[in-house]
Amino acid sequence: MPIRDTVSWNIMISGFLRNGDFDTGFGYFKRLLELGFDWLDQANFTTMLSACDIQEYSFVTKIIHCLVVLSGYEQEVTVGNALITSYFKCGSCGLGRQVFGEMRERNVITWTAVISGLVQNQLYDDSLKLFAEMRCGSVNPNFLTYLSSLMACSGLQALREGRQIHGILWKLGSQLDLRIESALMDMYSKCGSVEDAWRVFESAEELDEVSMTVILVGFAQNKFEDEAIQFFVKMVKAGIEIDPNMVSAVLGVFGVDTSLGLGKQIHSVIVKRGFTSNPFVSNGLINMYSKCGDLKESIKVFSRMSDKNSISWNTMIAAFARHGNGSRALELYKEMRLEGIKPTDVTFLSLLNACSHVGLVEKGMEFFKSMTEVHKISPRTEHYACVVDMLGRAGLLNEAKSFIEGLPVKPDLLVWQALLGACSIHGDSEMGKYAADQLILAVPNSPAPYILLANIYSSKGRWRERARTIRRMKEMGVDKETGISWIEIENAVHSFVVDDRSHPNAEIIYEVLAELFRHMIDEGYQPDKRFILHYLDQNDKE
DNA sequence: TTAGGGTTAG
Repeated sequence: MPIRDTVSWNIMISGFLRNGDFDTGFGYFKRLLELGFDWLDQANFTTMLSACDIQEYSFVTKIIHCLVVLSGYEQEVTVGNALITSYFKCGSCGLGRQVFGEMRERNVITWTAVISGLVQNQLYDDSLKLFAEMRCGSVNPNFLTYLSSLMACSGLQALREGRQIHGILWKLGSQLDLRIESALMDMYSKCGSVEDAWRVFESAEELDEVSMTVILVGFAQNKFEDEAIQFFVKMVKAGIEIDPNMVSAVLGVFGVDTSLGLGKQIHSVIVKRGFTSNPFVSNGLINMYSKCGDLKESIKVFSRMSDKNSISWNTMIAAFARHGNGSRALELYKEMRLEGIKPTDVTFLSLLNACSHVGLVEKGMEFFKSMTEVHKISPRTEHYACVVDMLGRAGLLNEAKSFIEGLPVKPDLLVWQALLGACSIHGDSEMGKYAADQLILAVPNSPAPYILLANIYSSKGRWRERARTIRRMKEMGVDKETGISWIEIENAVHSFVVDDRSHPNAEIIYEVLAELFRHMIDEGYQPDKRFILHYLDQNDKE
């Protein structure tokens, strides 16, 4: 069949592109070009650009942009919009904005493409600024614009701006789209307000797998672990269609306080539904078992995975480190490199952490060096804090201090916390005071530095300095909240504070405690008496 | 041509 018109060409090209056969699609585009520019129309360009949705196609996008200019279509609004979208999808944000800046005609899609493109590239602040600019102009936002702006608020944890958008939507008065409701819930929970998220959830007329995942993650990431698990269990019992996203979200809440048994039950749900091959689910399982103390099971899940990604490796490295097997963690890193998996910034956090806990300072410093020099990953303050922690734990407090002094950025509280922590392990009150002072400057309202410093003084028997530190804390109006512990017995929660005798069975409880303590001593337990805060003789300290 | 959710450290 002789191919005579542009539309036929375009249908053919888009057919191949849609089926993922980029080579053939591009091949036909090339043949079309050979026929001359007269054969091209704007649809050919938008079709080609729609295939440029991955980072590797950035260069292709630029070439198509050149062809657009050559054929005189650069002021067509649909072509401009497609260019903007492709540039942002390829990560070329600057070029995307440049196209936007040069467009004479801009419709709602133009604005929304930039606003959402900025969000996709984590430039949330710029995205909200543009949204504000758009609201001053003549083009009205549509629901996708609001959706993207809400996502920007989530990224920035900007509760005030998020509420404003919620207000605008409320004033518009129309029934909210479920996608908008999900974005609202996500915004509220990322901003730490699960209550607001829950209110939106309850007012939603219908729910789907995404909105349920959002509220589940909202619970999970705001320390409502029990609620998250209960919500998940309720969904399973109610026969609601569970998807892998929900499963990986709920796995994320498992930790030391959650029961391994419940985790195993969720594992069986995963097997029943056939989600075992989903990498998010498997990574979540590795992490769940590791955090709940079952390293063997973590290893099993890890070794069964056919396509391990960098997160799988990072999680497994961290698992070995958590279980005190630093050398195995480092071996695993070697295997990861042999498999050709690129390490990420988190890989190095896990490695530094592993080195820190097994005292491999030199090895750790090597990792830190190779991270920046070989892998070109720029360190975050978390990495600096890990290095300080590593040096500090090894007793190299002076090295830790000079490391901090040599940092290219202002050290943040994580760094000072690491130094102070190390000082308290090694009982260095001089440097401890220095670190605590820095920490107090950084976070004036936190009782932690005062308490840690006071504890260092106590361990040295320097009672006067200890008292001065506590006085200073009180003068600054900082209060230490009394630490409460609690235990759940047969669905009743019993909470208690230090030296608490208010419980009706206090007598019996303390008798049992004394009995347990005698057992511990018999088993060879050596109490750590350094941090007893008051002046007592050795026997009383026990 | 703009499109809501999930896993990794401490």
